[in-house]
Amino acid sequence: MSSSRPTIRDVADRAGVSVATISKVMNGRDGVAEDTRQRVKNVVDELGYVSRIGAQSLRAMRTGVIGVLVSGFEPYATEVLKGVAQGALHVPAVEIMAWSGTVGDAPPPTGWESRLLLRLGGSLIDGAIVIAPSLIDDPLLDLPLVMVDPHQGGERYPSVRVDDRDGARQAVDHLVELGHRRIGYLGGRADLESARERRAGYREAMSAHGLSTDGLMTEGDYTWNGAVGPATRLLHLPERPTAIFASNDMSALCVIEIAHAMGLEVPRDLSVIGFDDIPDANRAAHPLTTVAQPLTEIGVQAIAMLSDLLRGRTPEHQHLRLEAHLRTRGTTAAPA
Amino acid sequence: MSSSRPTIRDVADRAGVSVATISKVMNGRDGVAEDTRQRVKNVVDELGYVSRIGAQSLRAMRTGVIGVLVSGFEPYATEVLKGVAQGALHVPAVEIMAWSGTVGDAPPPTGWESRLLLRLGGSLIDGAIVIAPSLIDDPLLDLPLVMVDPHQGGERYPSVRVDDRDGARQAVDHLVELGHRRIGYLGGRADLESARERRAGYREAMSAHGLSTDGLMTEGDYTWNGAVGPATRLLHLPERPTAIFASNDMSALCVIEIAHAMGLEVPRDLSVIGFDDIPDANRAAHPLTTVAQPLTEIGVQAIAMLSDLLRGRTPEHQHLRLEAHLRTRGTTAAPA
DNA sequence: ATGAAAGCGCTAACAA
DNA sequence: TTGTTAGCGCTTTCAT
Repeated sequence: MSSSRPTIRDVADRAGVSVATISKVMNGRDGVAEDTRQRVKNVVDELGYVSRIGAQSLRAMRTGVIGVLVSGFEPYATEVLKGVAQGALHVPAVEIMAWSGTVGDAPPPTGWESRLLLRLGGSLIDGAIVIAPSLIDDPLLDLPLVMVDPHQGGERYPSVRVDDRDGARQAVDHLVELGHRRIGYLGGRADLESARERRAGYREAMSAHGLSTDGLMTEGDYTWNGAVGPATRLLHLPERPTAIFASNDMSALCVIEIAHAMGLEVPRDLSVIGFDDIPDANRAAHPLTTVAQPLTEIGVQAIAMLSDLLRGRTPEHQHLRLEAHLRTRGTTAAPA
Repeated sequence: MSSSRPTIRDVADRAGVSVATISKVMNGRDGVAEDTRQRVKNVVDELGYVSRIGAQSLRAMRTGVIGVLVSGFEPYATEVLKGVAQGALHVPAVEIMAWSGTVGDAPPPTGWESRLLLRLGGSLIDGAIVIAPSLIDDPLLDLPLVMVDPHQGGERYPSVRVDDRDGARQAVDHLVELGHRRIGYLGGRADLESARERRAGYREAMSAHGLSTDGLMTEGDYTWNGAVGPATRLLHLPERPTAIFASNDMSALCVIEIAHAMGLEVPRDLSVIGFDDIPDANRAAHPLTTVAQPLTEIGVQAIAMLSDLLRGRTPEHQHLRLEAHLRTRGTTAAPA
């Protein structure tokens, strides 16, 4: 019993067959006698043999693993991930592996996904799903790739997203129906299509209602920390808005906290509406009114598309756009 | 310009040198003329060449990346991860890569880490840090490994943890000082040392104060969902405890929510104390009183130990134990 | 300073 | 049904 990890050679020697036969058994190919197969399986168990992904991919040019890249493990990405995992059950012979390039507080360097994908592709993964990517204008990767919530100009890869513009419109309409007229906007990561679309949706809807947006638009980056500045600014405006539409839930929760710290009560003194419907939105002291994305469904669709790509088919829709739905909960009300 | 990803061969051909030279340049070996090195570098940039991890590790038996395995991306693991990332800056030539075996709601199958580690080790990673592992009694892996918050009997690998027993004692002492006598306990994942130690700490401290724990001890699993049952049970006890010590913050936050749903006010009607000090603990409507772990420091220490292991040194401490500190915030008060 | 050659562990034609 | 063989892309002696 060698101390080092067994190779296919060790298994072959021990089973008294050639390495080719072991390979066949390991990969479920046929052309192996049943008793040989059994004997090999026993030896494999006995030795605890596990094939090395590296060696495998080097030859087979595929690994049966797909990667999911996220810039950080925040709730939005995590929810989509769940959908991917769920959808993966319907894709035979695929393991999924999730990772994030950076884990600290610092925002990941632009283009980190390309570097990671380059190293991983052709070595470890057959394809990938990238959530809220920052890949911009980089070498076109020849790895099958699906983007969730792509950045602007990200049309080069198939994508799944929600109808952000329409969602934003729903948010504004809701607020206006309640009687609000000064509605502030807290934007998201400017390089993402979603942030631009939500912003555009807000402006369109405001203008459709004949309302001004002057001085009411601020920019965040979808993170809690990035929302602190703009939220504070909005709430200290000489004429404070009676409602704020935050472009995602994380920002909305931040707005609420800052409002509280200022002694404002939500929704009595300020209405707040978010976007996404992450689990925390429904768990907060004041359940957040928000525009819900079908997060799980997005994940399911993404892996379905990738699965098509993987077997050389063209996905039915190159750019899939799902519906957003308003969830009226406890943080919006008529203005005082 | 070939459409497929360039190999070391392509670079060599284009630069008019041998593959061996390319390899030397890529790995910073010397024995290459300065102008040759420059020429090679240019071609590398031009072609966008990136070496394939798989092929590399096959030959070199090392990859320069270390893995961090977590059972899920919950806040505790995420915070430790940050420390690891931070500590990695001091370890030359090491990239870190984080992943979780499962991403859905279902708990990962026992022993998933072993399987993953087996595939990854010797292929993709040189070593790994496993946070709150479930590896139990499996084939001893010959991969350099450091455990954070090891499971019971996990002494076979170096580990980093906090002084859980002492932390639990601090929690109980604090509650007793406030005047509580009926103190409920909501336990954590029973296979982890930390959960057993915190439990033991609670019992010891209670008994040191001459207090009974009869019917006051319940078991959760460190997750929100796993805390719902025990929390509900504790709060519906005929003689309701006036305080609950939850073995981690996630469970504590769940207790608070359930208490609220029952119309109880915290800390007026019920004191709650947690363990860990995850970011959410300080962000909640009622900032959570908790026993803080130095989460970042744990990560930093873990990678330092792994780094020693990687270069064949024996870490100074095989089992490092850091201090826990009480953070008195807004969820504990004297009983009514 | 550079290159030729051997081989890491594995899979896939092809031959037997 | 099985084994032989030729690499996959890379690093590393060892010659030159």
